[in-house]
Formats: sequence, C-alpha cells, structure tokens
Amino acid sequence: MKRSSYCGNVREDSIDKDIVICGWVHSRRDHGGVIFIDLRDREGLLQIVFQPENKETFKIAERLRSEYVVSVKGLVRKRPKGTLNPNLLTGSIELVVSKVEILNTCPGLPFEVSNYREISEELRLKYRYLDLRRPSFQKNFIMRHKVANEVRVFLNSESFLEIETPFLTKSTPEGARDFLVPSRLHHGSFFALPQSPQLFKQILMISGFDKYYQIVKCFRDEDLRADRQLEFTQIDLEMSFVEENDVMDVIERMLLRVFKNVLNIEIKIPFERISYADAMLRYGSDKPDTRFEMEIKDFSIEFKECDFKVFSSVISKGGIVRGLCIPEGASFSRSEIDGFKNFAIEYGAKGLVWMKIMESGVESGIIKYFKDEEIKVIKSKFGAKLGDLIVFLADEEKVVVQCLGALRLKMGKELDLIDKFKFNFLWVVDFPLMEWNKEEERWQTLHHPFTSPQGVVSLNKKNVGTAKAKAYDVILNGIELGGGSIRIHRSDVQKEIFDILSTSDESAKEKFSFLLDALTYGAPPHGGLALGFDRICALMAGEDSIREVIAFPKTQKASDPLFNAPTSVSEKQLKELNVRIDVG
RNA sequence: GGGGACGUGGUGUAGUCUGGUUUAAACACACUGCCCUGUCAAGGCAGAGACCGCGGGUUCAAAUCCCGUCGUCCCCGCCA
Repeated sequence: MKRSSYCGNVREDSIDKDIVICGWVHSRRDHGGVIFIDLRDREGLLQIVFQPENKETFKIAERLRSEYVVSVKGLVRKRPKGTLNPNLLTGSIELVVSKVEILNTCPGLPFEVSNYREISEELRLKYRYLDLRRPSFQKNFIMRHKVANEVRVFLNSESFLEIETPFLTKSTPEGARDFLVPSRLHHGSFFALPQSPQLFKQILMISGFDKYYQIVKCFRDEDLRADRQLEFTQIDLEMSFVEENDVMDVIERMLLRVFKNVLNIEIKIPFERISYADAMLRYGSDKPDTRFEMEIKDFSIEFKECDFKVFSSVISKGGIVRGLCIPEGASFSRSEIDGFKNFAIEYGAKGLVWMKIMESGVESGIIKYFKDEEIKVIKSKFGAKLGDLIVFLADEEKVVVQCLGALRLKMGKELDLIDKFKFNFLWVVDFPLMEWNKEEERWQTLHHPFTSPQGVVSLNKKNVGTAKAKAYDVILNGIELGGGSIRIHRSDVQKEIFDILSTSDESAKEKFSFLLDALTYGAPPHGGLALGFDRICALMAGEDSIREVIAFPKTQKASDPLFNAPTSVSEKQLKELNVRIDVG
C-alpha cells in the first residue's frame, strides 16, 4: 500500500475519500466492540476506527500495541455527532479502516512516547530515537528547519552567497580549547576543528565574494552548560564595504522575517542599543535581560567619605559601591538574605550589606553609620518604596558588577518579574577593544583580535586601554544570540594589534602571517556577525536548554549515551596516526 | 578544578530529616489477561513487576545515618 497522506495533515476535504496512511500506534482504546487507534506521524495524530464487521482487520487491531508501525487504508469520514475532539487538528474526522498491515512490532517501551511526563535526561538520550518521537520534539525540529529555511531565503534575497569552509583547519591556541585531529600524513601534526569560520570568511571577502553566509557547525572543547555544547551551529555571515549599521540592519530584518514567518510574532526593529559601559553599570552584564527593570545604582561618589568604613575604604582603594533595590524585598527573612549573601560570595564578593525600607524607618544592622541625608539619597536614587529591600556591595569594580548582575537576574526570576512571552532584542555596542588580564599580565581582546578599533588612532600598549571596538552583540532576553564586528582590513593596523597582544615567547604575527599577507593584497573593508542558531531555536521554542533543539546532544560530561561515545580506539588506528596514549 | 541538587518496579514520584509492624516498600501511568460498540491522557476487574545506582562502614536493625564511587542535571571557573 502506497502512502497517500500524512496522518496529521488529513482534513475535512478528504471526507469520503479512500486514503493510505503510515505511522506509529500512539494509543489504543479497545472498547471490545470497536477499537480506536491514534496513529501518529511527524505531522500529528489521526484517529482510526476498527469495526467488528470487518473481521480480518479487527483481528489485527486486537494485536496492535504502542509504537507498532502500521500502514492503513480506509475511508475518511466525519465523526459522529458528540464525538469530536477539539484538541486535535484532525479531531472532526476519522479513518474507517478497510485494510491494515503491521510493518513492524515494538516491545515494552523504556518510557512512554508522550508529552505528559518528564523523563530523566540520561534515559532520554540513551533512547533518543524514542525521545525524538514525542510530538513536542517533532515540533521543535520542524520549527528549527523552518528557521533555517527562512534565514536562507532571506539572505539569498539579499544577495548573500552560501559558501562552505573547512572543518579541518589550523589550531590557534587563543580563545577556546581546540578539538584536535591527528594528521596521518604529517606525523606529529594536528588539524583543529574550527571554533568558528572567522578567518575563512574574512578571506572570502578579500577574494571578492562580497556577501557570504553559512549555517555551520563550530567546535569548542570547553565545559558544557544548558546553553553550551561541544559542537553547535552558527548562522555565520560577512559583508564587504559595510559599517556597523549595515550589518545590524541586515540582522534585524532577518530576525524580523524569521519571527514573523515561523512564530507569527511581529518584533520591533530597529532594536534598542545600549553601550557596553551602560549595560555593565545599569544591569551588571554585557548581555542584560531588559524584560524587567531593577537597575543597579552607583554610590561610589556619595559614599566616598561616609562613616561606614567598609564603603569609604573600598572606594579610597579604587573600588566601587553599588546597590540593587529589590521591590517588596523587605519581607525576606534574615536567612533568605543570608542566602543572597552566600550567592554573592560565590561570585567573589566578600559580603553584602542590606537595608529594609519599613514603616518605622530604615532597618539595617549598619543604619547607625548613615546620616539622614545619606539615607534620603539612597531612597531617592532607587525610587525605593515602603517594603523594598536594598542591598549594597563594595569591592573592586569587576566583582561588584558581576555579583549584582547575577543577583539582579536571580531576583528577577524568583520574584517572577519576567514576562515569559516577551522577546526583548537589544544591541550592546561600544565594547572596549581590549582588557587587561591581571593573572597573565597582558592585554586581551574582548571579541577577537581581528576586530577593528573605533577611530583611526595608532594603537600601542599605552593607549589601547581606552580604545573602543567596532563590535556589537545582539542580545535576546538576557541571552547572547550573537556577536560581530567590523574587521580590520589594513595589514598595518592588524600588525599593531598583534604586537599589543603578543607576549615575549609567542608571536601572533607569525601564527597569522597568512592573514597579514592576505590583507596587503587589496582587502576591502568588511564586517559581519555570527548568531547562535541553537540558542535562537531554543528561545523560539520556549526551551531552557539548547539540548531540546539539538537532535543528538552530548551530556554535561561530554558523552553520547546513545552511541556510547567517546570510546578508546584500536592500537592499529593509533599506530597509523603515530599517536601514543599515556593515561596517567 | 570547585559548589549544589538528584539517583526507590518499565516510567514518574512518596517514603530518607526523626533507622525498626503504615507486614522487605506506597501511589499514578505504562505493561499482561479478562469485560466492554464511540472513546480520545477511555473505563471496569484481575495480575505481574523493585531487596531502594554501586561498594564499604556504623548498628541488634539501614532505602533511611556516615565514607567512598559512578551517573544525570544546575551553577562558578572556563567559553578570545
């Protein structure tokens, strides 16, 4: 029997027609005299009816069990009055079976193929093929396909060319840890899997392709998280003869189209923009979640000479004091506030100071150190209301910013201040070009070393600290969707950057000499951006983890329970590669 | 490298804090059999199924307390 339709796509226009469908037995309701089966395929469910008059099919129906694979021929008809199911798109019709064929059977399942139960991730990944059968999952992956398709249709219409770049490439120890692939033909040498196609796409610009994109896998051998996998997918694009606004405009219009055509949601463009400095000050993060307010306030000037020595001495040593006003937080108990303190300590703070705005005045263990005017300033700066809780941190800037940023997010979630149906896009711009790495005593780029500085000043180790980058990150609901920049297209500027980054024993100039060369041969001004495809899909699907939109993800310990990877390999394989294992 | 949560029939959980007749473990779903001609997360009756992740210790007695170990998840570090 040749299939004529998907189960989930049959509609009333097929009434009185004979059709053939194939699928899995989703559920079986045996009434003794009549048997109903919900047959499932990727498009959805259709109720099929076995009637006792047809003895042959009825006998087979009695044998059907969950997840049996069958093909069914029958007549589509309108369901009898009062038996419609409004929960199904096919709920007004059913298929009366005239012929049925069991294509495969299925033993007892390790878990039910339904949306109604949370199964442990371990089991889900071991039986990923069953897990992926669940309707909610099929939906996620159909959506993921649509997103990719809309991206391609849009970028194609904007004259972008899809060009592939290699997976076997060169290891560059900056940034994330590389996955290494031993070379059989070059003993002792290794390829690396790309952390991103960054340099390839820049070279494609030098080659004159003008606009490039790729939906491409990237690899980073770092620890995994809910939003991080060893291999992940990026929408990677690059454009020639552009400035920041041109790239940002393309991305905004692309996302507008994707959200409209996939979710039927109108997002507002252009996205709001915020400077890096502002984001760090107000939200304590370079990827602020602006779905709720609760902004951080700085008191480093106000408390410079205050009587509370913890504050004034930190400030005199170059540190800062900032605080957060938690609406209706005064009802938190002492131990709950201690919990916040421990949370802050986890992020590197030494302690946390709090004040409750009560009817009787401000309640706090340190209230005696503060003058009335100072309390007034605190209250007015926050716009604090009765019943609010204010917390302060005093430390070096990095610690305070990070802690309060994390605490703000935690409170936003716990107090349910976040509107889950909102999509808040945001550009973070004006990043510093570099930051000083105290431990290693050297300059480090915030983005990557190919990012163009703002302005045309000649850069050196003295003035680089104040330079801004032509870089931009696109943020959605506090998650970094992607980042990009205008790249350096002049060899002399790129050389300056490498000089600043280089330590005495390693020269970036040598490692990237091919790039410096390429830039001299007529490199056009160019820039681009890379978007985390998995993250976009997870956000659009309302999932908390990108694993829910990746068909075969790894566990947090970086293994695959289905294939049981990674594994050791044979001596023969190792010998061919001239690799010896030395497990300590 | 570090912090935390969890691990009980096939699945999801209760029981763990305060060790012991709420019979060596309860409930729901799934499973098996029977009944049932309009259900749709069908219903009814009956049944099978776990020595409580693994190892060790404390104790008269351990799912329960302690130590170790493995696994899953969340977070810090890390992710230019």
